[in-house]
This record gives sequence, C-alpha cells and structure tokens, in this order.
Amino acid sequence: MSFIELSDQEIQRRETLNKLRDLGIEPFPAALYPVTDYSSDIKAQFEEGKQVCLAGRLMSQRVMGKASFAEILDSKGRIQVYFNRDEICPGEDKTLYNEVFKKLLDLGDFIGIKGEVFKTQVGETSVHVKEFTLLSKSLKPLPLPKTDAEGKVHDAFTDPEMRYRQRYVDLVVNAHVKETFVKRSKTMQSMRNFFNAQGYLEVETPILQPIPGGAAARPFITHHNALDMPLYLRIANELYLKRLIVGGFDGVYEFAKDFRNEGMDRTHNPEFTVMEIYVAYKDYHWMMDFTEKMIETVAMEVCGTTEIQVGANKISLKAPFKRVTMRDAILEFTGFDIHGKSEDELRAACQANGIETDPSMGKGKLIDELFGEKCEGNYIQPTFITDYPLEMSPLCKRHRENPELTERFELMINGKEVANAYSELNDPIDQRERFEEQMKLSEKGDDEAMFIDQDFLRALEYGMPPTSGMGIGIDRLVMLLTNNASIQEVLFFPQMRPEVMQTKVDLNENEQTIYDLLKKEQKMELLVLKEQANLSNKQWDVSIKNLTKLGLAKVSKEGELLLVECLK
RNA sequence: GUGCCCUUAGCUCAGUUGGUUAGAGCAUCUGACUUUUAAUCAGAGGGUCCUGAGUUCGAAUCUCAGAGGGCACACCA
Repeated sequence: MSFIELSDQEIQRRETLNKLRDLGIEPFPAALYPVTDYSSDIKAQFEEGKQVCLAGRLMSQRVMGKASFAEILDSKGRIQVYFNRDEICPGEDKTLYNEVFKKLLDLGDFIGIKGEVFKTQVGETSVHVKEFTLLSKSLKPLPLPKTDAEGKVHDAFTDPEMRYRQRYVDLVVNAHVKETFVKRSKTMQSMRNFFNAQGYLEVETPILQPIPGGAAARPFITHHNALDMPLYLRIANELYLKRLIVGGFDGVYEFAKDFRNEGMDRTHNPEFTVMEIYVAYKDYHWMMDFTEKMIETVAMEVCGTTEIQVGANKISLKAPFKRVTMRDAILEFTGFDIHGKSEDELRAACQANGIETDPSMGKGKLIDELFGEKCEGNYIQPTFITDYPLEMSPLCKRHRENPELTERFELMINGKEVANAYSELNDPIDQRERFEEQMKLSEKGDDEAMFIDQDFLRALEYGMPPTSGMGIGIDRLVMLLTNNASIQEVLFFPQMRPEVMQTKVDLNENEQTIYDLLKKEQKMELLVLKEQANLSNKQWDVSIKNLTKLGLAKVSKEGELLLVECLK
C-alpha cells in the first residue's frame, strides 16, 4: 500500500486546475502567445498609453476589492500590472475577475498580459491590463523572497543544497544568480569574438579518448560495447589541438569540457570547462601579450570595467600585467635563490620553510612546492609567473637560455592560477624522452600514470611549427568576474549525490501489522490493539500516529475508553 | 579522507532545564477594501521536527548509528 504525498498547497493547486477546466479555461494551452514587449524595456523607455503585450510568471498579487496590483516576472525582470474588475469584466458577469484572477490564479503561474503603459500615483511604471490569458499553471508553490522598503531581503531562498538541486527555482527567484550565468555566457562569447577576429578556428576534438593525455590527472573510464574496449573521458584536449597545428592550421581553439576523477571542493567539479588555444609561429612571450589583452577585453565586455571586486580585494585587469620569473618570486618571498641548487639544497630549503617533503619529490616538485606554499597566494593583482622547472612541464619547450627551465607561464590572479601556457615542445625526440621520464615518475607509485601517446609522437615527427599554446579555466575566470568564491555558483548543475526522492510513503512492517489487526476488527479498544500488536512503546506510538495521519485509523474517546476505528 | 557545523510548515527561521495540543513572519484558505507596493485589517487551516535505534513515565531537545549538505584543512602540476 502506498500513498503519494502532496502538501496542502499542492492539493489546492490541483483543485484549481480542475475548476479552471470546469470554466472552460485550459490551464496548459497549446497556442503561441504574441509577446511584443519586455518588462525592462517598458520601464527603461516609458511611454504613457503605449499598447504592450508581455508574458511571464505571476509573482505577487495585491487585491484591493475591485482593483488589484500584481507583478509579472519575464526573462528580463519584473514589472507591475494593474487589474480593474470592471475593465476586465465590462458586463454583469464578474467571474473572470472574482474567480479566475482572484482565486484560480496562483503565484508562479504563467500569464500573458495585453494593456497600456501608465504610471501609478506613487510613480511606478505599470501596465494597465485590458486582457489577460492563462498560459501555464504552476502546481508547486515557489519560495517567495521579498524586498522591503530599505532594500532588505526577507525569506531569501539561500540554502545551497536546494539552490543547486533545484537550480530552476534558484533562477526564478534570485535575480543575481541569473545575472551570474548571463555573465558566464558573455565571457565565452567575448573570448570567441576575440579569437575569431584574429582568424583563429574554433574546433572540436574527441571527448572519448583511447588514451587520456595532455595532463596528469585521474580519468573517468567507460566502455565501448561495439569496439569492446575501454575509453576515457578526456582530461585535456592539448594533444589533439597540437595535431591540428601539425595539420596546417595557424590557430585553433576549443571550449572543452574536461573530466577529472578527483576530489571535489569549492574550486573543483568533476567536469569543468577549459578553453585551450594554439597559435603557430608564436612563443610564450607573444602569448603573454595576447592573454592580457584578451582578459582586459573580456572584463570590459562582461563587467563594463577592468576594475573588479573579488571578495575583499580590488583587482585591476588592465593590461599589461606584471611578469615575474619563478626564481625571482621564490627569492622575493623566501629569500632563497633556487638557481643552480642541488636537490638536497632545495629539500633543505623546503624544510626550512615548513614544507613537508618526501624522497619521491624531485627538484621540480620541490621548487613547485616552495612556490605554491610561499608565493602563489601573494599574487592578488594579475601576474605572469614564468620559466618553470623542466620536470614539471613535460609538454613544454626548454628555455632558450637555461635548459633546466621551460618556456612556460602561469597567470595568477587573486592568489590562484587562472591560465597556463607554453612555447610548445615540438622536438619529437625530446618529447619522447620526456614522456618516458614521466612514466618513470609515475611508476614510483603515482596513480596518475601517463600513457605514451604514440600517435601524437608520430604527428610531431612529421613536424610542428613553433607554436604557443594557452589554457584557461573558464569556471575560475567566471568566478573572478562574478565575484563568486565557489565553483558551484558558476555551474548551472554542479555535481551532487543523487537526491533521495520522497514521493511515496509505504506502510512499514509495524504499521502494516497494526493495520491488519484493526481491519479484521474494524473498531477496537486501543489497549487491546496495542497488546496484540506486541510492539515497544515507541514503535507503537510512531506507528499509530502514522496510521492516523494517513487517514487509515482514528482514535477516539468514549468515556474512559480509548477506541481505534478503521477508516479504510 | 579528517575536523567543525547544519537539517523543524511551501519559504525564512524561533523553540528555555527533556514536560500540556511544536511556534512566528511570508505563502495558502475565508471575508473586507477602486492607484497599492514587504499593501492593510479580521478569522482559519497547514508538520515524517532528515532517518533508524536507544535512554526516559515523557524526546524536536539527551546518547549511538546512518543519510544529505555547508565550511575549513588535506589531496589535486
């Protein structure tokens, strides 16, 4: 036996649905609605008496007898509308106002409005309704945050779990959330325009890859039935984009979803968006110029300014950005010069700075730890950190002046890595050796084992022009541009454990036992029933309460006697 | 993975030392009101107190276990 559980308000809304149909009004009509105007435009370009037609959700209703004010929320915002009984219903029959508008419309319903623009006595731009149409019924009540006269929000819909699980509700009631996602879309549009203006080509490369390459990360694995082989969800698209440079394109870029089977926190989601771009005949110096120009342009187009607020920090995204070598960065914040130092000296420096080390860490890793622990967080204003140690960068060209370093930069903003770029390694023999080095490192127990992509090496052997490539984490960039501290706030649907849906209530064993006993007798003394059920006090109490709640049993008192009655 | 915190009505939240029938505002329902605006006024209904077990005469409250979530740390080139 099971029961669908609906709240009071949900039952009421299903009833109004039926009442509407009884009145000949279809709550889910098929016909298009000829929308010509949007809330924001009507308010921005006020024109007394203008005939308008708009549609959206009914978000508030203030009824005052024969007149009412309501608010409509469309895709651009909210606008107040005014209903007058005798104008909606010119004749004797006032049903449309008294019944349909006042009682059968619920907050959240989609309605269409035809009317004319005016200003109320209080000065608010409103639409005087001449005609309204129910476009779609809402069967679940929305949360209803309200803003008072001082701009304080009451009853805000803020619970992160509910907001992420029901993002559609979050978007309806939280205007600032919608704004974040509009900015996200604009960020990508802006970058796309910037690249296209240079003649670079937007491309698509495989997400399902037989060898997950281009980064060191644990991949997701899946299986292809027809080929009967494992496939990996990509962790990076780098190796495929470089093959396209080998193929003769001057510049290629891709907005890619990457997937990494690692921990989740406020900056990591298992799937995330990365933009990678590769341009032939360039080096990493050129790419720094290009990157800072791009960031500046995106900030202007998305935020209208290059001066942005991120948490407590004011950040200027105006180009040019500061450029600091990794050696100078570490020297500045620790006083230690890494140049020409041995592994033992580096390990000692780490320990002197309170960084835990283990024997598997080579020179590169030790330097990286020093930087990550002592320097990274200090770069609030955009800064290019350049010239990384060789062993941390297996796909990057050796530095033209120092073979222990690579021609690599990372862009730091607000103390975090935002972009990563190289003069790409195009010597196939060097590349093969570097892959083999990585294999050795990973054999030491690293579970992020790198496969050697033989086809990629073959491609390099045909020759790749000097190329610079850059990758930028879109989610993290959007977090900066929208001043959000959590990646979940910039993903429509962040990954979460599946929700336990409580749509049905089944009688449990105890309840069923009591119900079966009761059904035989129909009506019996409470103490007798309790005796026969043979349950502990608590179990009895919970079970009988549930049965009465479900309307299956009723407890009543006749004199001193407690009686239980079977109702169904 | 570890630590801390949270889970009560559709939403936001109170809930005392464990004690009557678990409260408030908004939302809902009934009624009044023709330019209001967090509209107002009068009345009514609405609960799996996250789940389970335990302690107790009695548990939203105490104990244990579990679920989901948040934050911090760790991990992650």
